[in-house]
Amino acid sequence: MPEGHTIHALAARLDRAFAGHAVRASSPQGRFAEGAALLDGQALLGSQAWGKHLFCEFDADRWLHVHLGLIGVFPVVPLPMELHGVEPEQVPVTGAVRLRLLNQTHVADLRGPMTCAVRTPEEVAAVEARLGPDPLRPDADPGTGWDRVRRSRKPVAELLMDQQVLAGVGNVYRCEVLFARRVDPYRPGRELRESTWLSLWQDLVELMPLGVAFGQILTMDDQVADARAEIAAGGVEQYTASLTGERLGERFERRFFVYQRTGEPCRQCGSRVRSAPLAGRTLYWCGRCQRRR
DNA sequence: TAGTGATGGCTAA
DNA sequence: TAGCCCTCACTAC
Repeated sequence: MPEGHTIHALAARLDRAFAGHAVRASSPQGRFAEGAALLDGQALLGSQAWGKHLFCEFDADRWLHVHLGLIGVFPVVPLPMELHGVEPEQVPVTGAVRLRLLNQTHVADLRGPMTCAVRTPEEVAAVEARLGPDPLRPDADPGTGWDRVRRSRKPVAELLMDQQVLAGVGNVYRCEVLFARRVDPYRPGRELRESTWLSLWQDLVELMPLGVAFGQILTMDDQVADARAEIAAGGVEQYTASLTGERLGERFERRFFVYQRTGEPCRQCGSRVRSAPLAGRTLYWCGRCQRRR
C-alpha cells in the first residue's frame, strides 16, 4: 500500500533496526542472489526515501534501490528471542522472499517489489534526477513541479500522479487534496492558477508527515486535528517506533472525503461521489463541489 | 476455496 | 496498451 509516506516510514524503520552495523543479506527466492551477495556482510549506513523509491546506502558505495510497486511489501520484524543470533538459514522463510536483511535482533523480508537492485552513487543520482519534488523532503521545491504543470494540457489529476511532477503522491492523496481544494480533476494543468498549485502542495506538505507518523493516510479535518494534537502532546514518536508491518495498529478509522466512496453522498453537498479511470487508476471526485469555476 | 482489484510503474510491442 | 511483479484484503460461492 505504498504511497510516499509508506516509504519514508519504511526507511526510518530499516534504520532503527539495521543502521550502523553489518547486515546479513540473502535472496531466499533466488532472483536477487547476485545483488544480495554484494550487500551481505556490509554495514548499512543509512536509508532514505524519495517519493516511492527507497535507497539504502551500504559500505563500499553500494546502494540498495527498492520500489515496492503496487503489491510489494517489506515488513521489518523483531526476531523471536529463540532466533536471536542464529545463522541466516535457520530463520524460517515463507513465500517468495526476494531479499532478506537480517541481524541479531531483526529480519526484513522483501516480497513482490517492482524494483530491487544494487546501484552505484551515479545511478542513484540518475534515478533521483528523474523525480519531481517530494513534499516529505525538506529540500523540496514545488516550483520545479509547477514548471511542468503550467505547460501541460493533461488533467491536473493525471499530473498529480506523474512522479516527474510530484514524487510520492498516489491515488488516495491526489483524490483527497483535489477535493479539499475544490479543484476539477479534469482541469488542464495549463489552466491551473499558481496559487491553486501551491495550495495543493501545502496540503500535501502538511498531510503526508501525518501519514508517516501514524502509518495511514489522514485527510479528514477532525482526524487531522486529532493527529496534530497527539503529535503536540508528544505521544507519537513511541507509536511510530512500535510500527513494524504496514497495517499494524491502525490508530484512526479509515475514512476519506471521496476516495473509494463511489455512489455515496458527498460529505459537503450530498450529491453522489463519482468515479472514473484516469492515469491508470480510479479517480474519485464530487462533480458538484469540484465543478470548474 | 477461488477470484478479483488495489495506495505503481516499468518494459515490450 | 498489455503484461508483469505474485501480496493482501475482501467478496462470492
